[in-house]
Amino acid sequence: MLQVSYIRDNREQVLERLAVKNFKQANLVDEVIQLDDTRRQTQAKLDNTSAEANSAAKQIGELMRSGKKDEAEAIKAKTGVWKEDIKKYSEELAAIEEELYQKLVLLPNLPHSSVPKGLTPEDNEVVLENGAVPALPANALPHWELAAKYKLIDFELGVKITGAGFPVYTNKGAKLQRALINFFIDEAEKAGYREVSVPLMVNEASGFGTGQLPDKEGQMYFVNEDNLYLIPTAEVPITNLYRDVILKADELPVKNCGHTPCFRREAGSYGAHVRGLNRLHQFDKVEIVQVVNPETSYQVLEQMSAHVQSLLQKLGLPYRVLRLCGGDMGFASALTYDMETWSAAQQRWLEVSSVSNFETFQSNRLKLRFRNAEGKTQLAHTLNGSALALPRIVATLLENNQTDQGIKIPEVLVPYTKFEWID
RNA sequence: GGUGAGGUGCCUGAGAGGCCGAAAGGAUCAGUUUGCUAAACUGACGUACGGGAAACUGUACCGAGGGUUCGAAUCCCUCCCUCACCGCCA
Repeated sequence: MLQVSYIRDNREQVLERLAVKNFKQANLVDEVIQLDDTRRQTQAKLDNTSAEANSAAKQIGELMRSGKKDEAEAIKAKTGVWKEDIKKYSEELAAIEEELYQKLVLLPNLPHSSVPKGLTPEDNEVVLENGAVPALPANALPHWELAAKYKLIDFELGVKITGAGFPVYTNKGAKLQRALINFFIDEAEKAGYREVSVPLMVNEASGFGTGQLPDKEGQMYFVNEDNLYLIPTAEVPITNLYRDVILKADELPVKNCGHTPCFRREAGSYGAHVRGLNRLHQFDKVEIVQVVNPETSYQVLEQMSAHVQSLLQKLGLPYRVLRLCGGDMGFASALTYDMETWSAAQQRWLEVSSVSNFETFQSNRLKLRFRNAEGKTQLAHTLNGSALALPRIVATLLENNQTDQGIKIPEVLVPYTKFEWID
């Protein structure tokens, strides 16, 4: 959620930035400013009336105590008008604030100056490519066939016990999951992140804090009986640990990481592109989350991007880094890097990570602040990234590393898998 | 699921219609003292939204929302949450 004061002070820039995100309802900006004007006027009226009523009430108290009943009654007689006005103004104020809020939440975060203009994924900017694409034999198999051949994943069994998009990992497939999770967590800890293990369900306030609600309500599984949402990403619980918190300056940066399963309804996405592990309703992911001083957040974003890249390098996967264009980036993000690995058998790039700086967009909702050098409270910046999401990593690992002898496990993973080959 | 207790500031905790944005203690910060540390003493110390160049000042906030009253942390209603014990259970 953008800050009204910022919108007021930087109207032109806000409009210009929103255009980069292809935001259509630019009129909302002026409506917000207009409403905020009205809000201020109404609050002034309410405050002044309340002040009068308060001091009158105080007087009545004093007069009563000193026995001057008649004078007290005289003042009492006048309070009716104030009372009506206060009721009227506070109802007005509540209505204005509600309307202002409803418009404010429709405004997406402002993209950073480096965000390229554009509408579709084709407009994303390729920042860099790294790693050699393996030359696979003509009979190379896609991962879902490899998974069947080596009995790593049973998709049909998942359908039986739950439904499509809920695979059952078996044998070395299951062990590979565990190995990757531990590898990713260990690497994050080496990079200075504290490991947390968090609930997989969150309440409404948490869903709201990180911006999933109300925008993406339909993408989350909801437990009606208890009013809880299954998390679509560990970002939600981990970032919400700091909801309604005022940190000391020296507590920044806060660096947390955690593994969780992620649950996504992915309503409306079917077809060839979602085959196998490409798109699931439940998958495992290690997430890295930081809360930082605004002055350092873009530096930190680069560090997080470098961390994700180091994982891909260690796994020996060819990858590229995209700077998302205005049209393709998320509602809450100011700058997003996507990391994609090249799936040699499918002959396509698969998104395996997304690293974003949200600046104050989340912290404004979370009321996540820190005390700055002047001792004033200031909104912190939040960032997060996948490091990494498992399924597509597994897909490319299987596909890219297939040989006649079987599938070769990357060296860094062998201490975790305790086997070198899937055969 | 049953029964009971309770939600007050960073924490503990008092307050039971006006003198309460809220005692006291702890924590924290600054200063004095001190060879260092500790201790002691002094002072500061909630958040948000308005107004003001600033000093300062108005309003709101004692789980949330309503109500009673000239006046509510305090009384009434509804809801939410937490804790304890019992039952069930990994």
